[in-house]
Amino acid sequence: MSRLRGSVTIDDVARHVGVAKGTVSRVLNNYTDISEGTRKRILKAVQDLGYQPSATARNLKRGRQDTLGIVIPVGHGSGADPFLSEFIDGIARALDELGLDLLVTTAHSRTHMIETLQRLMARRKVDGFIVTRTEVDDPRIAHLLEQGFPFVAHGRTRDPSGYAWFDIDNESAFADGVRHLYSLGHERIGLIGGTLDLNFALQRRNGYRQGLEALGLAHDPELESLQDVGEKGGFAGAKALLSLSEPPTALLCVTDALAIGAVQFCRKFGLKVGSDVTVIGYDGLPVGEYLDPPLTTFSQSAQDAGGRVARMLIDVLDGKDPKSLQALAQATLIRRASDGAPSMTPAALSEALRDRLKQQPHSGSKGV
Amino acid sequence: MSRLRGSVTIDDVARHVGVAKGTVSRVLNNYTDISEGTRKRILKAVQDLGYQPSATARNLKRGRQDTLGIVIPVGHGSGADPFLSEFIDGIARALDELGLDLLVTTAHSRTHMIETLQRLMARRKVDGFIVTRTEVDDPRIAHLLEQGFPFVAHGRTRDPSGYAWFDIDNESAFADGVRHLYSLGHERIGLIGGTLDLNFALQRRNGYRQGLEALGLAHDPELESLQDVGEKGGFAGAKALLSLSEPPTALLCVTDALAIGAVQFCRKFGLKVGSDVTVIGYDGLPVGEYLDPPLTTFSQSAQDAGGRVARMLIDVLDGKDPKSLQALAQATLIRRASDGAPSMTPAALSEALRDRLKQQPHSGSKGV
DNA sequence: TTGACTTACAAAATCGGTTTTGTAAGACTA
DNA sequence: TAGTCTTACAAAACCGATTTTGTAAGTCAA
Repeated sequence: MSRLRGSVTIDDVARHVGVAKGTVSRVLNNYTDISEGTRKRILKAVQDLGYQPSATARNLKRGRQDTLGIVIPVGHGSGADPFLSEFIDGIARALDELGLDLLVTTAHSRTHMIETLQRLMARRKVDGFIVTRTEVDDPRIAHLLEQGFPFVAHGRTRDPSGYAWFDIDNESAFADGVRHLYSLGHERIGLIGGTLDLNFALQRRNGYRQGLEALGLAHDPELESLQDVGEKGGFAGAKALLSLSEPPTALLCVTDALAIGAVQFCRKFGLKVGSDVTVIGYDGLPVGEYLDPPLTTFSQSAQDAGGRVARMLIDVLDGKDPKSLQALAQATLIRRASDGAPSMTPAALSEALRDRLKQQPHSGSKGV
Repeated sequence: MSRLRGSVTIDDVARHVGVAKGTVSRVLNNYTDISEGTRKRILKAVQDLGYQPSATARNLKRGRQDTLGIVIPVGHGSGADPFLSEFIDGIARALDELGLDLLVTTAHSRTHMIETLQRLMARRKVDGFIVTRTEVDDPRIAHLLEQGFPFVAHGRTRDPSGYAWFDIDNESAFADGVRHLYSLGHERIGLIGGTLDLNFALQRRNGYRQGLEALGLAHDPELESLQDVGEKGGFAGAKALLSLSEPPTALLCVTDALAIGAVQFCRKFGLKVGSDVTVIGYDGLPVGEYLDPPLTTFSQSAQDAGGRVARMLIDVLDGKDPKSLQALAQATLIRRASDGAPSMTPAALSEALRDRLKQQPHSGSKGV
């Protein structure tokens, strides 16, 4: 009553050669106490019969799954993050070389996410987790730490001392962003940020403030608009900031999605991005290159990040101290065409927009 | 020497209650030959000890993994398809309800893909596969069919009779597309297609031809440009078609990525998309809404498709005849702003573009 | 009252590997 | 030449569940 596709077992091989199954196992696991003769005969039989050990049986005995898990947060209906597909690709490539696999699940609420984590841990389907989109106080990390279950975080939390992580130096990136804008001639620089429960959003905002301070620019709380980190949030953020009586001439956005929404707002009201208003994003999404104008953005290679994180997790599973596995990478600014010297003063910008808002909004592209 | 996190086993529960472990198992699997008293005592112990059965041990005995696999083709460095992240989200949501999980791997060549498939099958890590991006002659499907391994395809092949699949009616969609363009006033309609090894590319091209024929429009082979289905291909395709002496006034693209590249070409040479040139894509990518102009496209919900396919695979695993599980869905045209009545004749278009090509190409947006 | 059924579990077999323990035969040492 | 070591493998235990088989006690019909 063997499983469909008469999967050949280690017993079949042993019988075929006329040895004990333990011997076959020892050959396959490179033990040394096997004579060259039987080693060859067994290897041949393995070839001939097309035997491959069952991962399940092996795992049961070894207590390891050779499988890593990732639980992806998906906002209510907002669909998956485009960043993640490349991130997963990076993980999968790294794991493929080692014969490990990746279990992917999604979770649509904090509770659901913890439940999923617990189920996967308790049923022992994975050996460790990759945690993405860390929050400042991340319940997943608290839980995993408490359970002593191996994991690596992509991104940090308020206290990043006790676990393995890989992150981008968000503060530096945004401080650099401010400096870059200032060097282009911008003095009123706005931030379209994310809600501050997300760690990267908090850090990028801090970097923005640090950048201003380093340049001796006043920090005007009015110039920060925190939104949901999607296109809609970008539109709303641009609207809020540009409608100020003294609007910013540049918008620094904590994600590309926000920047895309901000660009759309500008376009809709006839403001030229790259001169009337400068918009800078963050993520280096490939699609940014095809926007009008092509989006200037901070880039981190999602694929590299995935590979790095996967390898770190493997190190953790091999027994390395997680605390010794913490790495910070620098993001680099990819200049395309959505940034430039300001074409107007804030006052002029404000007036221009006021006129536009009164009229019919522009329906779309004005083309040439 | 129990595994870390002293995972509690069925033996612990049995000992705690003072019954045989078989009895515990029977309670957990809802057998009826258990007295109400012991049932309650066992359930309580399970609660108290926080017992969860090990998936590995269960799977070994049952010969099932409660895990589905998906092998994603990733072009050389081209990164992952944005469509896929939503597709996976859809699968994961469907599986979550049933306590199944999804194993995701990537493969960067045909050979690698078959190897991965084989490894996962032979080591029995998954119960079935979801195959995406089907080719006209798909080696994966041939292999799975030959092995008798359960799977469902998202998309069809040349001969789709022998397996379960879910697909979009590509022919109808593209015939409709042609009709729509004709009704807007276009008479020279170009196709930016994909290489014909991809089944959807072949079908959409066929639909395009059928649409022309139904309207009594001549089919001009010059108006078909087949490209790699990414943004670069779209740019190249638009260049090839619009440079014809009698160029098309509308470009029907088999993917949104192609359309994005085509729009970029138009913008670069000052052609207004939606009037000078109409561009229609296919995929309904969310980002299309934020392009300039917002992209008119055919939409299929990737998330729904993922859910459908996952449920079909579960049916196959439950023993349903795969041949009875074949479903064709209709794509719907989402009109945004990249289509419209032609503003010029092909001759005028050709002349306009010739002028532009001679000059400096436009650097980016012309704004308002 | 006795044989035949049920009921409610215990005990053992099983899934397919890995790992530990045991052991015959030959090699080596004293 | 007897005792000790290796060598090369067989045999059995084990991982943690599920499933089959076996059985004591109670029920029921004849």
